Amino acid sequence: MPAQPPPPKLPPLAAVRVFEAAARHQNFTRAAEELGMTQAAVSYQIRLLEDRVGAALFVRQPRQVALTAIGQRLAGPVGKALTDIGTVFRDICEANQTVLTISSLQTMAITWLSPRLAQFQIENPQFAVRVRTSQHLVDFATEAVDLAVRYGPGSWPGVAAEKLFACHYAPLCSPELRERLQLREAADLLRAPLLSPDETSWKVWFADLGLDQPQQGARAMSLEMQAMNVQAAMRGHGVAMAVPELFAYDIAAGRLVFAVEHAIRDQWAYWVVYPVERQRDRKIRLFRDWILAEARAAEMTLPFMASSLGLIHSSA
Amino acid sequence: MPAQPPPPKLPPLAAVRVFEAAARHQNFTRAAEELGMTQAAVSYQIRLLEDRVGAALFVRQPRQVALTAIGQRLAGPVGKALTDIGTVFRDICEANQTVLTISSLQTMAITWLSPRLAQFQIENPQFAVRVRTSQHLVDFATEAVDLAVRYGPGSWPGVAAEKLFACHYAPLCSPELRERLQLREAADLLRAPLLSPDETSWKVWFADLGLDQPQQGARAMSLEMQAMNVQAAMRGHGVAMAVPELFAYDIAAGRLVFAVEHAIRDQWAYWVVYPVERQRDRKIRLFRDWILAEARAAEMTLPFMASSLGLIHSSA
DNA sequence: CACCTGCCATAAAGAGAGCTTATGCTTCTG
DNA sequence: CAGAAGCATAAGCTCTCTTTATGGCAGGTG
Repeated sequence: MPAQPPPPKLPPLAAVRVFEAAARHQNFTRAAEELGMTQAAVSYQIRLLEDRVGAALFVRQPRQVALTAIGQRLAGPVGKALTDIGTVFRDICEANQTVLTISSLQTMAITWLSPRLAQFQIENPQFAVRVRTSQHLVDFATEAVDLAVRYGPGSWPGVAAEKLFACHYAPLCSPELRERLQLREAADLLRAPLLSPDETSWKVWFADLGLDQPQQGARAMSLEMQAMNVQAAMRGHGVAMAVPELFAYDIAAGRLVFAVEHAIRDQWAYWVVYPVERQRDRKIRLFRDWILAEARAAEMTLPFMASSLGLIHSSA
Repeated sequence: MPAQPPPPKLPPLAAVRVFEAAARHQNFTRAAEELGMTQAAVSYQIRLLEDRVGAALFVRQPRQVALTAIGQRLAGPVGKALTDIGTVFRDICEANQTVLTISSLQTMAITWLSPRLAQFQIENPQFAVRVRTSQHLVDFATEAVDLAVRYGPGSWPGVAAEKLFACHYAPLCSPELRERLQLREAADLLRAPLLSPDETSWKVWFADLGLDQPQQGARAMSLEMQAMNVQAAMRGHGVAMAVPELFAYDIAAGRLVFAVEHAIRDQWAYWVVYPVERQRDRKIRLFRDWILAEARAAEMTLPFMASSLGLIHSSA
C-alpha cells in the first residue's frame, strides 16, 4: 500500500540540479563554479537533460545563455523542489548537531564526567552539551536524552550499552595521612580513622583479606555519601572506601592515594548507553567514541589499578 | 542577481531518490525492483544518505525496515518535492509530444503536404498533427506554430530554413491530351489550348526557348489559380503552366504529364522553417527530418525533373 | 526442532556515467 | 585587431555506483 501513487518517471536528478544552478545564474560557467565542476560538465548535463525532455532548455546566444519558454516553465518548480529538499535536510542536520543531551547520575557527573566534558565541548563546538542528572533510568523514548551513563550490571532492554569501566572499592586517603600513619598493609587500617566505617564495603573489603573489622553495622553506601567521604579524605580527615575510578583525576594529581593497595571488584560497572536504533547517528558515535576513549585514558592514569588489576583478588 | 537565494547544499540526489522509494515501500527489496536495481544498491545508497545526514533513516528490524523519527520527517517533504519535479517534467514532455502544428500556404498544404502527412501521422501516432493554412508569414513568437512551410527566397530573420525543393515551371497536361495533340516540342504548344494563357509564366517559358507567345498580357499567377488550372489540365481541358514539384503525386500516378520536357527555374523555393532556438527539439527534428526526406523522395518521383534537371536552362 | 524463506548487510570486483582537459568557434570589447 | 568571455565538442580517464556473492537473523512450517 504505497502512501503516495508511484511517482512519474524522474529525469536524471544530477542533471536537474545542474539545470537549476544554470537557470539561476543564466550562465554555465558560473553554475559550474557554484557546483564545483567545470563548464564542460555543465554543458554536458544540460545537453543530457535537453535530450531527455526533447526540447532546448536554453537558447545559446553569443555571450550568454537564456532560458527558452520551456526552460522557464521548468526553472520555477524545479528550483522550489530542490530548495525544499535542501531545507529539510539542512534542518534535520542542524537539529541533529545543535544539542547533545547526556543523562548521568549525580556523582558520576560531578566527579568524572563534568571535568572531562569541557574538553569534549572544546573539540566539538558545534554542539551545545547538556548534562541532566537523575537518579532513575532515563527512558529514551520519552525524554529528550541522546546518551546516558548508567551504573549497573550492564544489560538493559532496547539500548546498546558499552562498558566504561568496572568499579572497584579501595581505601583512599590523602598522601599526608598515609605517610603520617605509616599505612603499608591492610591490617594498618584497623588503627586508622575510617570514614563511614559502618558501611558494608569496609566489612567486605577486610573480609576479602581475611581480616575482621571490629566495628559492626551494614549501612549500604550511597554514592553521594561516598563522594563526601572522599572530599573529607582528601582534606586528611581519614580513609574513605570508594570507587577509585571516579576519582582518577584526584589520584593522578596526587591529592588522593590508595591507603593500601588492595581493591575489591564490584559486580556493577559504569556504562554508556543509547538507543540501539541510534547507534549510527553521528552525534551518538562521536560522544560514545569520545567517552570510551576517556574511560580508557582514565584507567591509565590509575597506576595502581592499571598495574595491579590483574593481581587483585576479586570478591565477585 | 540570483532570483532565489543560493540554495542550501543538497544531499546526493540519487540517494534521495532511492530513499524516497524505500520509504514509500518500507522495503528495500521492493524499492530496488521499482528502481530497476539490486537490493544491495539500495542498501548502499541509504547508507550513504544516513552517513551524510549523520543519523539513521531506517530501523533495521528482523523482517522489515521502518522509518526512524528522522526518516519520517524527511519522507514527506522529499516525496512531495520529487513528485513535483517528476510532474513538471512529465507535463512538459507531454505538452511537447501531443500537438504538432504546421503552418503552410493553402496550395502547398492541399497538393503536397496533406497527402504525405497521413503517413507521418501513422508513423508518429503520439502527435496530433494540425495543419494551419495562412497567406502571411507566421510569427512563431505569437502563433502556436511549431514549423512552417514557406515559399520564398529562403532567408528570414530568426528562423532556420531548409530548402525542400526549388520550384520550376513547366507545362502540364493529361497524357491523353498530349497524345491527341501530338505534343513533342515547345512550338507544338502554340497550337494547344493553354490554361490561363495570359499569365506571365507562359511568356517567360516561351521566351526561354526563343519563342514568342502570340497572346499578350502579364497577369501574375496566383498559386490557387495554378492549382485550379492543374485540376482542369488533369481532366484534359488544356495545358497548365505550373510547378510540377507540387503535383509529383499526380505525375507519378500518370494522371499528369509534362506536355513538353522543358522547365524554367523559379528563383523562389519551398522551405521548411522553424525557430532557431527550437532546432534541437525532438518534435521539430522529427518533422524536419521527415519532410526533408519526403521532399527528396518526391523529387525522385519526377522522372523528367530528376533526370534532366541539370540539362535545363535556368531562367533565373 | 530442523529447515526453509524473506529480508538486509557487507565485501569485492566490475562497468560505465560523468568529469576533466584541451581545443575551437563566435561575438563583444577596448 | 587582439583579447576576453562563453559555450560546444572530443577524447580519455576516474571514481561512483552497481552487481555478484555471501552471511546473518528471525519467523514460519512440516
